[in-house]
Amino acid sequence: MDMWVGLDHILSSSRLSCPLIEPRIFFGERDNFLVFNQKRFYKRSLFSQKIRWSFTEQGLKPRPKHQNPVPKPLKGEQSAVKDQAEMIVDKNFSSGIYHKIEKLVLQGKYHEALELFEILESESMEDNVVDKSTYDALVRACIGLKSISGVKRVLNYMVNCGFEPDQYLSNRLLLMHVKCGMMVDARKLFDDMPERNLVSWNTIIGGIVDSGDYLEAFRLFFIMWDEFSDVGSRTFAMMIRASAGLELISPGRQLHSLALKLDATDDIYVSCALIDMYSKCGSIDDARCVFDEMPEKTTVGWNSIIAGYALHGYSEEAMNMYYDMQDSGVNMDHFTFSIIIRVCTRLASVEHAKQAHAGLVRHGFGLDIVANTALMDFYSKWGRVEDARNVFEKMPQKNVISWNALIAGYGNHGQGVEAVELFERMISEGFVPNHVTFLAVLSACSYSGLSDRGWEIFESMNRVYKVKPRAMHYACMVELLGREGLLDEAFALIRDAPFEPTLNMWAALLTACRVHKNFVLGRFAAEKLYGMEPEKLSNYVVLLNIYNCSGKFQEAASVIQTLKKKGLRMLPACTWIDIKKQPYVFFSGDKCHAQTDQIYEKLEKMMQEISKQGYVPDGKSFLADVDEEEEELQLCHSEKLAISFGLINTVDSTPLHLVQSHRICYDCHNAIKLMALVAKREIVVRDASRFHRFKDGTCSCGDYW
DNA sequence: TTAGGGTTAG
Repeated sequence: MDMWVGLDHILSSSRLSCPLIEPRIFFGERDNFLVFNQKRFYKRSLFSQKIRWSFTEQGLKPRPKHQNPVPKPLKGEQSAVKDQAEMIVDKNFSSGIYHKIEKLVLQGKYHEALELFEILESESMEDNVVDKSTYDALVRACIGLKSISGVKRVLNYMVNCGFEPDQYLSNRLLLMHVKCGMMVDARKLFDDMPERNLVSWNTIIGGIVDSGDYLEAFRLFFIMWDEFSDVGSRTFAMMIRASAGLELISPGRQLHSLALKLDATDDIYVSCALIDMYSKCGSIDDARCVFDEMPEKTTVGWNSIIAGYALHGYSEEAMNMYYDMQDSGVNMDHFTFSIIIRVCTRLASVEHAKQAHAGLVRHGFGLDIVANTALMDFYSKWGRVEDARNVFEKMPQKNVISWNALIAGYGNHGQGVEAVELFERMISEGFVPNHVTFLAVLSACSYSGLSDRGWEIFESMNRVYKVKPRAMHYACMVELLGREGLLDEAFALIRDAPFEPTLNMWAALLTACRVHKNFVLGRFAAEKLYGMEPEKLSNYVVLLNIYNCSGKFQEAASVIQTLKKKGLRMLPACTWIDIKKQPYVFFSGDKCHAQTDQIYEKLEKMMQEISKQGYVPDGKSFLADVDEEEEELQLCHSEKLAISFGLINTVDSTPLHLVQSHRICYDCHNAIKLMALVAKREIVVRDASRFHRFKDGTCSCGDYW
C-alpha cells in the first residue's frame, strides 16, 4: 500500500509532460496484495482485473497495433533493364562484403566493419539485398563503438533500401539507439513499433533507467504492466534499480513483493538489484537478508553487499565481508577492488590498501581506470601524493575524475603550483573540467595563497568553460580572500553572490574572522549560521566561542541557557588510528585501553617536550564549554591519546594516520604540529572537514581551517 | 535479442 502512495506521490509531484495514467485509479485496484512485510498476498491475480481506460480520454493517441507495412519500393524495376551478367557480378561482390562485415564484427573490428559498410552505402540501393544477419552485425558494431553517426547511417540505409525489420531486428535497432544514448530517437522508434514484445519493453525501460529518468521508467513500467500478462525478471531488476536511483524504499519493497509473488527472486540479477536498492535506500539489514538468502552468491552479489556496508560507513564490516568473499572462493573483479580501496581510504589502512593494490594487479585489473582512481585517492589522502602521481602517470586512460582526484591531492598537500599546472595540462590534453575540477583547483589556489591565479580561474569558469560557479566555489573564494585578511571583500562576495548565501559561505567567512580576530563580522557570520541551522550543535559552539572571545559574556550565557533548555550536549569526540592492520578508537579522556598507563605516561612526556618548544595550552578560547559541571572533560583529547598510542606501538620512520570524527581544534592543531616535530614523525590527520599533514613543524593546511 | 555492483567533490 505504501508503495502506491509513494509512487502516486512521485508521479503527481513530477513534471511529467503527459500523465498517461492516473496513478490513484491505476493502483487502486492493486494496492491490497502488496504487503511485503507480512508476506501475505491476496489470491486475486495482479492482471485479472485490467482497468479499462481510454487512451484518447487521457489525451493520448492510440498506439497502432498493426500498422500496414510500409509499401516496398518496386525493387528490381529499374534493374530489370540491367545486364543480367552485370547483376550477377554485383551480387557476388556485395554478398562478399556482407560476409566480410559479419566476420569483422565477430572479430570485434567494428571500425573496419563500418568502413566496409561505406562501400554498400555508395552503391545503388536497388542492387543491395542486405539481410538480417548483416544488419545485426552492423548494429553490434555501432553499439561497440557507441557511434551515433553509425546508427544514423545504418538506419538511413535500411529505410532507403525499403528493408522492413522483423520483431527481432526491430528490438536490435532499438537497443542500438539506447546503447548509443540516443534516447529521443529510441523512444520514437519504440512508439512507432507495430509490435512490441517483452524484449522491446525491457530494452526501452532499461535505456530510460540508464539515462537516469527514473520517473519516466516507472511510468512506462505501469503501461507495460497493463499491456502484458507478464513482466520478466529483467524488468524487475531494472525497476528495482530505478527505485534505488530515486532512493525510495517503498516502491523497491513493493517490487520485491511482486517479484516474490511471481517467483522472480531466484533470479540472480533481481537479488543483486535488491541488495543494491536496499543499501542505497538506507536499509542495510534488508540488503543483508537478501544477500544471505541468495542460493548462489556471485561476485556481483558480494560486491553489492560490500559496497552497501561501505556506503553506510560500516567500513570494518565491509572489510570483513571482503575477506569472507576471498574465503568463499568467488572471483574478485575490478569492482571489488575499487570498493575495497575506497574502504581502505576511510579506514586509513595502509596495510589493507597495499594488499588491495597487489590484488588488483595480481588479478589482472591493474589498468582499470576506476580502481586506479580510487588508489590515487588513497595515496594522496594519506600523505603520499607522489605515489598517487605514479599511479596516475601509468594509467593508460584517464577521465575527468582521475584528473580531479590528483589535482585535489596536490591541493590538499599545499602544493598549489602543481595543482594549477596539472589543471592546465588537463585542459591542454583536451579534457573538459567540471565543477569538481574547479572546486579542487580553486581550493588548491586558496591553500597555497595563489590568489591572482585563483581569481583568474574563478572568473574563467563560466566565461570559458561554461561551468556556473556554485556555492562551494564561492565559499572557496571567500576562503581565498579570508586567508589574505581581506574580510570586507569576502563579505562583499557573499553579499553579491547571485544566490542566497549558503552555510559553507558563512562558515568560510567565520573561519577568516576567527583567524584574523575580527569578532564583529565573525559574530555576524556565526549568527547567520545559527539562524540557518538552529538545531545544529556545532553552530551553538561557534556562536558561544565568538561571544566569549569578543567579551560578550551575557550573550554567551544566553547561548548556554538555550543549549541546556534544548538538552543538547557535545557528543564525545573520537579519533581512530590503524596500527599493524588493527584499528583502535580513542574517545575523549578514554581510559579503557589495556595500555592506558603507558599511553598517559607517553602523553605527559610529549606535552612536556612540546612545552619546551613553546607550546602554551590555548585554554578554552575556542572550546565548547557547554556544561560547567563537566569542566574536566577534555573534548580535544582523543587525538593526543591516539598519537601517544601510535608512538608507543610503531617504528620510528612510519607516519601516523589518524581519522577524527570532529574538526580538529586550534589547541590540538598546535599541539600535534609540535608533537610531529619533537617525535620526528609525519602525522596525517583527516578530520571532519579537511586534511592535515603535519611534518617538520608545519601543517599542509597552513594553519588555516 | 534485453539486465546487477565501482572512482573525485559535497
